[in-house]
Amino acid sequence: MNIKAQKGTKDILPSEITNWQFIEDCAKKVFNKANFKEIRTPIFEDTNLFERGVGDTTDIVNKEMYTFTKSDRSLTLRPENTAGVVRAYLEHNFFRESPPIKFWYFGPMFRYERPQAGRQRQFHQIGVEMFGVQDASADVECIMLAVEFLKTLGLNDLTVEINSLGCNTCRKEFKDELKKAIAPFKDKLCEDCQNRYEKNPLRILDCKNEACNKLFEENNLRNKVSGIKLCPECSEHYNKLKLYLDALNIKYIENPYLVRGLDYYTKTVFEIKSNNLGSQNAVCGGGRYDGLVETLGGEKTPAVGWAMGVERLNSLIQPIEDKKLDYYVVSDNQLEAVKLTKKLREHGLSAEFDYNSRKFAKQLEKASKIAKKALILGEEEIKNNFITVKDLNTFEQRKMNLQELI
RNA sequence: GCGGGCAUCGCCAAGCGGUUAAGGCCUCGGAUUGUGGUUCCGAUACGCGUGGGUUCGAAUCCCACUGCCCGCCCCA
Repeated sequence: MNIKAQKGTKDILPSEITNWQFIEDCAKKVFNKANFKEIRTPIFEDTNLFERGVGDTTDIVNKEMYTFTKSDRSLTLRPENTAGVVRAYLEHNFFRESPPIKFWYFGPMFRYERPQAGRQRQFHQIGVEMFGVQDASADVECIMLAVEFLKTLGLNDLTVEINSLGCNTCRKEFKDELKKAIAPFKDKLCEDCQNRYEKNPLRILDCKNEACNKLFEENNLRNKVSGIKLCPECSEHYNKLKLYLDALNIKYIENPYLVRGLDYYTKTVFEIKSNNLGSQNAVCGGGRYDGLVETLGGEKTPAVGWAMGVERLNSLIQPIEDKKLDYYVVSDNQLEAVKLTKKLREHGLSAEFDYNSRKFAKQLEKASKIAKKALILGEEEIKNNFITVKDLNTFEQRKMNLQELI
């Protein structure tokens, strides 16, 4: 048998689990302070949820989903979690509660893509979703929370990029304008862009194809359509966001070409990028999605959220060393060693003993690697009812009784 | 889906056609029969991703396959 972990999947080993726990602990701490509640939704959902929620023009839905059929149901391993959280929000009538409703989550996501640095087929996201607030204060709350979380993780060298995609009305106008501007050289664009032209012209601006970008330049596209012309309401929303960010001293770059690949975004979109990752440099991406709840069958509900890639976060933080045990019991009397170990653990101390009752030199060698202190329990100690405590850093040794120890 | 790179012990790694495939780390045992940071000794690949081929002879050359990594696309 030679079965290996599947392409794009990874075992998270004991040696790296401390980092993961650290990230999760920070998330818990930061999000609780802001009154976000943790939610855990299923790992697979009805395929329709993602087709409608994420959008059938997106790459995620078109070519990256793990979809299978069971009992005539089409099911899909979640490629992201916003749609799932919205589904749960509706299914459990959270809209009946007084807004805002604020969730956070942490869990594995699945996308069938070619793995590379910072990208796996099974990866983990931490995210937040916030429902019921129309004001830009919610956008700010989310961005602020992301920045605070990253700071708690010890990550500072990051750039926040923002943009506004407008609402459906101003976006429609922009799309038309964009299509008109592109029409003359449309046929020369890459295949992807030709498809985007009809389905989702906004994404053309985001094209990484050199030939396309050259065409944009030749035709002066970026001057002709400098960005979405926001309607007064969207414009005010965006300005308010910037005002808040300035007031909070959160530095950001306005990137008019930040479009994002999921269909549900409206108004605010943002990304947080690092210079210390490979080419997959976004650690956080999110925005407002005022239309999604309605798309999935609820009342029109304003909402904002973001997600972070945990593997990418992890690659930015220093490896954290395993904590050492409080005690390692060194003894040639296994019975006494187990009994002592049990007592220590009952008192909340971490401890282990030598299962093979090897010679003291070996036991101490092991002890010095995995524990802070060794408890020596030899013939003499047992006879006279004391324990020799040895500090494995300083080599200091002294006699103690059990009561002093625990 | 399209490019590029790499595959030798648990880990790092030498080897570039010719006897028994260096070395380091880790692990285990011993010197030290009840005391670990140093030192010394010993053990651990009949095997060089898999399958073919070339050759008197291949880890070393050729072909195919597989796996991993990196990049494009897209995204976290």
